[in-house]
Amino acid sequence: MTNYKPTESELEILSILWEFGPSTVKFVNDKLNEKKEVGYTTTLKIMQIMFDKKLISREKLGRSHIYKSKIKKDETQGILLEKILETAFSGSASKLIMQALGRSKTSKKEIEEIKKYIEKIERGQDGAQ
Amino acid sequence: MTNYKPTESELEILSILWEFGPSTVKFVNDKLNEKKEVGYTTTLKIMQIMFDKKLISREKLGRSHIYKSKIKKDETQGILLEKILETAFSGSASKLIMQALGRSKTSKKEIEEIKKYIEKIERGQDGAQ
DNA sequence: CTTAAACTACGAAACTTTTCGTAATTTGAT
DNA sequence: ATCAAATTACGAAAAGTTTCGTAGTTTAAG
Repeated sequence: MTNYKPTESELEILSILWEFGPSTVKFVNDKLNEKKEVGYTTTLKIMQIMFDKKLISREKLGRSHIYKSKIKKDETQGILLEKILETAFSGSASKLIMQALGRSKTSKKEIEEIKKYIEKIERGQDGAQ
Repeated sequence: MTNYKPTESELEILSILWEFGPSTVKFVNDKLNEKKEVGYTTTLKIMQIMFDKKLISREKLGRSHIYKSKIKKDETQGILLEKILETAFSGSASKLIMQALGRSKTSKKEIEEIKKYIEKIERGQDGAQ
């Protein structure tokens, strides 16, 4: 189950759980609806499927369930990046990174963070070759 | 039609067209089969669908067609990154970049490229390429 | 000109994911 | 204890994507 790539809808739900922590279906559905219209039972159904797939766990509270992500944000991000890296960037991380740098309005602060991170990599164990 | 996010299969085909230039179905199918088994008519069908969607154009040569991507690699990469950025990285490009740097065995040469690119951005004009 | 091989066209099945309606259940409030 | 509102359960339709078989067309080669 590690290495599972969530579907689009699943990912949207996971994002909310990652950002806001354990939540009810109602809360998740409200959040989703800030971006686009989604029916309540649609969200419920997908969360039930995710529960069956063990992507999320739940706990009963009052008459509702509180759902919680069982998979880690970092791992999932990694899986998604890996996938996109292979299929769209022929495995070249630098191309991906430059695309990301180029197209986003990355703030100076963010760029500083990235530079620091690179320095850290260069000092420590460096990459292949 | 700009901002179209290709399906998984479509993307695999586009990658081949981007890498090798205009190609026949046979060529594309052979390339695909280097990674996983795919039937010839499956590839054909998907390319026909892509043609209908105007993702690719074609030209008759002998008894076959030569297909060519109509959408740009950079743009498509951008669309895919944008999507993943929104859904998995809550819009933070720096987080995405650090994840990418962190998890890949990025070579020194690649890191140098990235550093140069960052310096270029810092000097002034951002915007890609 | 004939024909076998190479290709294309295309419907339909098989899957996967999302959406939705309806019924059943639970519980907080009276 | 009752019941309306909140919530869950779940089947099935709808939508999207991939796979495949078969039939039809085209053309290179004799």
